[in-house]
Amino acid sequence: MDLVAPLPVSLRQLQYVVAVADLGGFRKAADACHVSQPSLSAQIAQAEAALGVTVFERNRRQVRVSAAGHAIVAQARAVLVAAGDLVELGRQLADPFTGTLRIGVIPTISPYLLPEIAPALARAYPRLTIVWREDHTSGLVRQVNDGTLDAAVLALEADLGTLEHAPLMRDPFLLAAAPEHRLARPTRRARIQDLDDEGVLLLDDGHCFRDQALQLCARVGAREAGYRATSLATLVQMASAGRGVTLLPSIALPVENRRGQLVVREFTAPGPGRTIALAWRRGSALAASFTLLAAAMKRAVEAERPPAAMRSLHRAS
Amino acid sequence: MDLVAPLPVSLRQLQYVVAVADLGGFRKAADACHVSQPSLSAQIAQAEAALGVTVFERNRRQVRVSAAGHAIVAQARAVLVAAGDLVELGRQLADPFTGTLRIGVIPTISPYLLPEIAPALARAYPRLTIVWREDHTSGLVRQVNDGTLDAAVLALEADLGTLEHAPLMRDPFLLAAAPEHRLARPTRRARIQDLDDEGVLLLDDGHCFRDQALQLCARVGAREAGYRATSLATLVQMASAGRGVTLLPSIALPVENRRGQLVVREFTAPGPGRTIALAWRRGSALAASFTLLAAAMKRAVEAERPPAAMRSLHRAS
DNA sequence: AAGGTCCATAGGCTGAGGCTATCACCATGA
DNA sequence: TCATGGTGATAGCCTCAGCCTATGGACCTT
Repeated sequence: MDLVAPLPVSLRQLQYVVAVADLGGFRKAADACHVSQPSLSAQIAQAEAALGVTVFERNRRQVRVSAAGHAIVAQARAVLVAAGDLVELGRQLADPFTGTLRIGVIPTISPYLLPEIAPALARAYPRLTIVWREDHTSGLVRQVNDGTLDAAVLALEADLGTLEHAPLMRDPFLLAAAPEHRLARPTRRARIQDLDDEGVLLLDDGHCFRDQALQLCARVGAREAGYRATSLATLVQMASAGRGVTLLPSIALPVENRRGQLVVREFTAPGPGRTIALAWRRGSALAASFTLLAAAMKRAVEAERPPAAMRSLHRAS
Repeated sequence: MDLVAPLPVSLRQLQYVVAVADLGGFRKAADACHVSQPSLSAQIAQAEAALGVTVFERNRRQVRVSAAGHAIVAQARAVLVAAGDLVELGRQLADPFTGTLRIGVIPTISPYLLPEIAPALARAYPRLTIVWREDHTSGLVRQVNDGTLDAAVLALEADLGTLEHAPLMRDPFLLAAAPEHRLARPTRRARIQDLDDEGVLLLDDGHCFRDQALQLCARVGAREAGYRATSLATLVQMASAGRGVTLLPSIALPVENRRGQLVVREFTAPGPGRTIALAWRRGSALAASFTLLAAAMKRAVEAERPPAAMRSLHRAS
């Protein structure tokens, strides 16, 4: 706590501790850390002695994290995340927007937004490499928190925990149905009450879009129809096969309804929708960079968006 | 960010960086860290090279933190705080409630609460040493955040930033006036409106109790009377000298009004007051310990409080 | 000009932390 | 039953990171 008193553990020791906890073995951890197993053993033993806590139970045939060890490992991870941020911060300060960022995206955004913003970002920051990784909100939030990801693009309406964020765009939800469906009245805006007593097609568990749509259905008397779709493309297929009505995020339209299979209607204002945002670990040293990055993303979106959305909506009508 | 990639900086280097930034010189920092100045110079140079950032401008006669350096120093401090927490966590796990905790207290709580809870804590945790430090809320919050303090006892109504907390007790405010004062009507409860158009004696700037009382005065037509008191004791002196009416926290009564100089009246429910709490850094590894400590404090308070408060209130009436 | 202060540099020493080789243990399968 | 292949711990050696002292060069104060 006194910032000048020598600390009895080193960052490398903490890395070893976390590696053993994650990989469940000294040998595997040693390989991952590119050191010999005895070196790692020695450092672990030293860290345990310094902390006064037996982090690992080496009984029997396996290595288990002790009760007290779990707290130690968690805190060690926090230290390493902070240290990793420091290094990344240095990189950014030394040479802004160079290097690699790992950014997560949820599946109901990724295929529609990335083709637009990725090229624009590549133009804006030619020396920055972005590695995109697709996962559900809960997985992304966890990975951002433990430093596996640097940031994530997701919907603000989902539970982001304590992440910090900057909004990128509003993405209204639309009512979509096969042309034969009684709700397929392209000339008029839809109301949420129209869903009353309808069978609504929804996505699989885990998708935040499913949760939002479900909440909406709960507000009126709508029920979930048939099987759950694993993607918006499947959802569109099912809807156009007449299996029910569904909701679609606007950004998905130009891709998923490009052949106009479904009749798509906007809702009367204020209609349902989500706010797509870039989110990162609260207090991340890179907050300033992420804010700039989000601004660039927003510009890219706004340069492409409104015409595209409109065009497709009209074609569908 | 990859938790197994070797980190190019060491905790010791970060300590040196922070020490130089805090003390404004290599020599002083070296002394504080108990190393020779060349050793420290070398480590600083190495850290700067590893991070790719010139943290310190060594031109002219003085050492200045560069623009980019400020961000680096802040993040380095965050890493060291996390590492310090890890060590402290180990200590606690190895031997719960042993060692030293540094806890801050605001001046309008300290003299009244500590004499009650400090002995009780010493009994409950004989091997735990608590070092109490008195300061205003803003200073305490800053020190808790940068790791100079482990926790603080203060009023929840003040701005605690992101600190986590556990409530200890409710501390209602009371109306106090010299017996000659027109508001000195001991038999009846007071209303906030009674302060309308009164001159109310307040504490000095910086005290959160002043801010709370000021807000209260703003709700009615009360104005601040005369000079500002530097302590509740002074406030009581001024009030008993007939310089105006004042507010007092209940916990201060047994001490400050022990001779019954002032007539003290409770407010009608729901009266003004504050919630006294133990607060610590959000996400501190010691959160579990602080929760237990707060519970012990609360028990100590409740064992002493209600009878004492009542006794004195009656004596004053 | 002298002296004092600052930080940087030079060169030497020591131990922290790396390595390989090996041990002790315990499963599993021949 | 015993070899085999897995675990982590131990022993002994070696190298270099990081410490030290001594000194240099730049600047301010006296």
